Amino acid sequence: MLDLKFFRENVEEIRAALATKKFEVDLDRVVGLDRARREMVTEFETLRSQQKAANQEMAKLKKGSPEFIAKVQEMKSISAQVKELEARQDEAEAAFKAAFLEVPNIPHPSVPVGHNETDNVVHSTWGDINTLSPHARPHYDLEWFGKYVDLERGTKVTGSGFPFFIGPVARLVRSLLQFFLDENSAAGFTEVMPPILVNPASAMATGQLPDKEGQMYHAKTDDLYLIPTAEVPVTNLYRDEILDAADLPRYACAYTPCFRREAGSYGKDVRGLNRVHQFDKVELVKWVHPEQSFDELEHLRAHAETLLQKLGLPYRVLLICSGDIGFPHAKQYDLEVWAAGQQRWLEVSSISNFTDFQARRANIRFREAGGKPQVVHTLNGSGLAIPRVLAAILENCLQEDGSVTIPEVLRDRFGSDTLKPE
RNA sequence: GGAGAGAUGGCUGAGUGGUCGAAAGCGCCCGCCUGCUAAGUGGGUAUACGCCAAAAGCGUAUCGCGGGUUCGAAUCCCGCUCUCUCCGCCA
Repeated sequence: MLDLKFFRENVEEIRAALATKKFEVDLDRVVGLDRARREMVTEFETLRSQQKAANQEMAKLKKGSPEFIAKVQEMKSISAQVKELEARQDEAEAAFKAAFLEVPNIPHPSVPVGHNETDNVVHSTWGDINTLSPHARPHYDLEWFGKYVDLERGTKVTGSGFPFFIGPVARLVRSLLQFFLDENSAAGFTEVMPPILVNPASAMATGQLPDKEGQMYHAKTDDLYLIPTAEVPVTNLYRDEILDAADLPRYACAYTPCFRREAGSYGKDVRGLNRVHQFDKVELVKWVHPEQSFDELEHLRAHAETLLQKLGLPYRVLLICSGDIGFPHAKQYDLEVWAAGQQRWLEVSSISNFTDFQARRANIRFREAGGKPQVVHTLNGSGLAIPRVLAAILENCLQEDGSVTIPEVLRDRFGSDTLKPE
């Protein structure tokens, strides 16, 4: 949600900025609804003010006196009008709010203009994709893959896209989780274990509702949603709170399973570990002072990169263009790891600055000494998503005999330097 | 899941139909006073929205949430949520 005053005073600038984003929005309609809403508010408040003044007079009158009874009669019609105006005001407020929530965040000037994902800019690359294992094959083609990543039985037990990780691969998943959490903690992110079901208010605050309802699993009996990312519960940690300026910036990291319905996915995108409905991810969240957020974004990106660097996995950094950037994002980088077997890049992290857009929706503020509350800026990034990192390791580090060399930083946790099929 | 108690401002806590955005205390801020500190003393101290070019100012809303009764609701009625105590169940 944009700042309302800023919106009113800069409609044309916002229109120009949003023209490069992929979301359709009728700004004139929003402007009209805002005007209508304000008219209703003024009308209601004027009458309500009269009613209150009359009530004060009545408090001084003797109950049951002729003047009192006359006043009661007089106020009955005012009272009815107040009720009606209040209802119409609520309606106008709701109509405006619904429309205003559909206005996306405006991209930062440094975001390249583009139409779709083909216009994303390669910001940088790390590692050499040509010096990887000459034996690389797609992970889902390995003879032992189905034994340790059992998608068939997962389908039986739950449905497609719900893998069982078994034996050495389960251990490798756990090693990655611990590695990521340890690295993030060392970098100053406070470890958090959040609920993985959230209520509608939380899903609304981070922007999953109302737009992306179909992407989440919904537990209807209790009206709770399985989280698509730890971003949702963790960002909501401070929802409706006013933090002390001295508490900023705050950094958190959280491991959770993530659940995504991924309606409409198909083809090679969903083979093996490329896209599943339940996956493990460590998420990084920052709450920062508005003046710091774009610097914080660079730091967050640089930190997430170190995770791939320490694993020795080549990757590239994409600066997402205006036509591909998400609804609440002001600026976004994606980290894509190279999967040598499939000869393609796999997104393992999306790192974003939401500026005040998400925080306003979530009502997360801070106060500088003696000052008025201000809206914080929020950022988040994966650090990192497990299955695709796992896929990259299985492919890039594959040896001729079908074993996989474990990245050095994982060996202590994994308990071996090689993953050998049994 | 059952029974009972409760939910008021940053905190504690008064307030059972009108003059209550809300006593008092604590905390905090600004003065005064006092060698310093402490004590004392005077004042101030919520958020959002609307009117206004803006500030000042004025207005409206907010006493867990949502409805209702009433000329008028923190206060009465109904529903819900949450917290606490007891019982049951349970990793």
